[in-house]
Amino acid sequence: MTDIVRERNRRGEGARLRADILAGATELLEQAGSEEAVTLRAVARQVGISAPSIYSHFPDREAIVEAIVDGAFSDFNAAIEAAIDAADRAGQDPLARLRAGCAAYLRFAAERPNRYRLLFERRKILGSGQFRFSSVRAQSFDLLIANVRDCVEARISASTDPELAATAIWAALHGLATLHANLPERPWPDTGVLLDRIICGLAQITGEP
Amino acid sequence: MTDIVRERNRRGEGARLRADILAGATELLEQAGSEEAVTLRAVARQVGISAPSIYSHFPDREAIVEAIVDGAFSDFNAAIEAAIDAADRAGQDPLARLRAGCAAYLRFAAERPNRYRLLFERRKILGSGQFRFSSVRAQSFDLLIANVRDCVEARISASTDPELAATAIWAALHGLATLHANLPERPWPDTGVLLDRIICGLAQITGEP
DNA sequence: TGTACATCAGTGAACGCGCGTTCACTGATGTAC
DNA sequence: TGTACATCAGTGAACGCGCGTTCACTGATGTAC
Repeated sequence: MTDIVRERNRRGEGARLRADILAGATELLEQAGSEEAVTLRAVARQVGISAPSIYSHFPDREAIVEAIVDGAFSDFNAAIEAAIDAADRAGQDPLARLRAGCAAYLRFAAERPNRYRLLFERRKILGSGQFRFSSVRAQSFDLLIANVRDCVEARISASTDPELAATAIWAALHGLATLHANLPERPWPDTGVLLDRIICGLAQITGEP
Repeated sequence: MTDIVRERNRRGEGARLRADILAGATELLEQAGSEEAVTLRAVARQVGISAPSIYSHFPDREAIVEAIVDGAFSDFNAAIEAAIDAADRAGQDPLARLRAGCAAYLRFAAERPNRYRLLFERRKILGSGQFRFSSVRAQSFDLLIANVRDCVEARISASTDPELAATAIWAALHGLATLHANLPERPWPDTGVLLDRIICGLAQITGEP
């Protein structure tokens, strides 16, 4: 066993265990590959505590998975925003910014496939509506629409419906990301070339070679 | 309980149970929504037999899921081929045939979301390579490439790389299908309009309005 | 036509497993006096 | 400074559950003579 030896937190620092549990659960998910692998007992083993200790910090198993998803969305949005901001600071045109954002999307999915999967493939539907597509979860999509709009305004894109174009691009990115992850043994065209085809084709880029 | 009363098969007809098990398992998957729901005991309850009876026809649980996937691929390929053939018999042009095939793809995914999911989202990788992307599993993709090629030859498409275009279209269809299924509460643009944007944009249709 | 028997299509009970969760507890740490 | 005590951060044992799988079996069905 790879049981971790863990020092007990000092008084007042009990909340640190919450972060440790979340980190362990996230690592477990990323390694094991599916949400089902995130069991209370497996998380406890990963963190080096007993299973019941988790109940001080999470009401049940579902809450841990929820917390992982929230963290994954934060990281995902941050990665895309960072890429777009970097392109912005480098003075690049709207098309280059759009491309940078889309490339960051695919990079996140390629580097953290299992966390990416969790973002849009959660099947469970809770009655309370917690799983509705909340604003934080739509954040990257809103950025995508804004970038397509910028391309339209700069007359780089001939699209008359940026939201439709953004939806089509999102679908293509998501499809590409999941197919890549699920069928890695297939020969795939170069991601950069494919991405250009997707952006130019779906956002109706006028100066297309 | 909704236990089904089942008559014992007559001698020599034992193989009928195999078909019943497969049908029950498929129905269970489609209703319950995930592969994990296909347990031996659940399948047995669905079919109205005892769990050990399954072992006469399938070596283990995994074999049942495999058989479901094989059946799903058959149905999937057949649905797409039928749509293309129908368009062909109606004397439609290559673009209309391509569109008919893509529409059939999305229709299959919308009507049997859980079986569709199983097609390309199987994560398990067996050492023996049984899960490699075999020819039967690539069949619909090959049809897609052929249809794009037809469009290029008919000078409807300006694509210089039909395989790349087909891959991009596949990704967009797959992304659209899974996002639709996983985020049904979101407002989605009309599928027909979106499909036109995807096909025209990615296959570089020249006569695009 | 009757009957003994082999075969076939299943069944019921049981196994060990890992799971989520509950419960009573322990022992170190800080604090009031 | 010493000490009794409350609090905090956990633990260990146990529960009931559904699971995949194994095993010895049963009883109806067809067949050989």
